Amino acid sequence: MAALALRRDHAVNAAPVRLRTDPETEVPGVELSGGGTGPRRQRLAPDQRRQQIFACAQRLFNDRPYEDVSATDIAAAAGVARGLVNHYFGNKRGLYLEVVRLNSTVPEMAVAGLPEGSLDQRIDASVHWFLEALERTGGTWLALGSGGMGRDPDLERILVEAENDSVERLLEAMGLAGRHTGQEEVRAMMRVYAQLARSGAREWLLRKTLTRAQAHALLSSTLRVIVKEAIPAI
Amino acid sequence: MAALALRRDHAVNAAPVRLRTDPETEVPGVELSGGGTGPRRQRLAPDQRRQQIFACAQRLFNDRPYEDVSATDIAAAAGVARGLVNHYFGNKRGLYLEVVRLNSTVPEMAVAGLPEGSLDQRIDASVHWFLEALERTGGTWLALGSGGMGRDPDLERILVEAENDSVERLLEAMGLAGRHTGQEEVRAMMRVYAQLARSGAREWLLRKTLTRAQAHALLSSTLRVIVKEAIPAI
DNA sequence: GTACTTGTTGACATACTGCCAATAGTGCTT
DNA sequence: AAGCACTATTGGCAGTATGTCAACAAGTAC
Repeated sequence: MAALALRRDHAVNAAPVRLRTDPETEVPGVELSGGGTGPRRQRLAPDQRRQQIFACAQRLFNDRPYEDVSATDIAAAAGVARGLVNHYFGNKRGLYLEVVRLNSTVPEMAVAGLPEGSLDQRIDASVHWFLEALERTGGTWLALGSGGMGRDPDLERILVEAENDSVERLLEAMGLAGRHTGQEEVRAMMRVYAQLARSGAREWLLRKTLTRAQAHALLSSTLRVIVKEAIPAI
Repeated sequence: MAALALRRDHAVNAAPVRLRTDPETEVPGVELSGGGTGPRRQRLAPDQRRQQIFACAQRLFNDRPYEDVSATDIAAAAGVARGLVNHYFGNKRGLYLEVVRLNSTVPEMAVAGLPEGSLDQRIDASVHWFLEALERTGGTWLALGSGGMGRDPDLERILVEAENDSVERLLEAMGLAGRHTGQEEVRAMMRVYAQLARSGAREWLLRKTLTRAQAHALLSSTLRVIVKEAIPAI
């Protein structure tokens, strides 16, 4: 298996048909040769090409489970050779993890605007804006937590990181950011609450078993009891 | 692209050595030929063989993510030809789903014993027994909720079914089983709580960021506020 | 126009899955 | 005990997906 002579007969392959399965998702700034008479190979700046492939992969991974999306599918969707996907993202898994990382960022949750008011008011406002942000961005973020078993360290780390980020913002909104006693426990409880919030939002937006008002009441009352009872008990 | 001839030289492969990677997990009742001089093929009753393969698959799927466990690995762990795995479970996915289904059953949570006492007492006892059952069975059940995106209908259905089951027991324990108004909403809220309970238990048992007492306080206080405030508001 | 840089391609080697005919344990019959 | 039927079990094949890499060519500088 050492240095075996690679037989290479490029020109003999059956299909120079160049059917060029057209790119379905193009990057904003890129003009993909309009008439069909353009150059066979469109040579883009690495950033643009990478972003284009990423966009296609994101769409495909949102529709179908990981293993049902082949690298060939992604390449075809981007109108590009399969090898290019590996060139930019190493392997299929790397591309997938990058998509998940982007999708797992908490939708803004503009905390900056609510430092005033009583605790109950801040809780209410936080829940309100959380639901608001979710309603705008649609359910792509919510679809995350439903995977199976089989601990995947990389994937888990990404999700935990995103969760910690949202917890940090939530602490800030609750005015608990400056605490020092039992920091770790407080954050743990907030992570737990984050799961409830995600699940509650899912019942409302995805499964539609709760009205928005009911979801709001559920999320705010539980957050209230956690902040007022469970956390002080630490 | 039709039937391109993949050059294949199977019979020339190096090892008919019959190294017989020994079965690592055996079924209780099965005596696997002790000396090494036993028959090359151990012929078992279908149920036993099936259970043995299942046990190996369960162990492997608990350690590594789905795609990192090949059917060859499972077969090797069971000391069996790879084809036999497909023979018993159809395909790798079927085996995986069966493992998930078993692992996702809620650990007993013996509800039968606590119909007496006030609501607060029942809540406290339920949480207590939930944590108790989890502590005994170890973290295999907890590892479930951490998967990625990519909605898999079958997998999701299994998890939802298990969740509904646990919700039903929880409703029974809370004395809410007989309700008729807003059944769907009550169940939805209980599903949301189930996510919180799972997450809280994970912080305690897996990540060890909460003490058992803290987890207990968190789970019971949130359950209390849901049953007493959010549900009556429906 | 020519040379150079590097984005892009296609093929190869490998791995894994589902499938199936052939093989060989195991119990039953004679 | 020998033969036989049943079927659990095996090994190999076909198809497909993946990662890698040398060659190709689009665009630019000269």
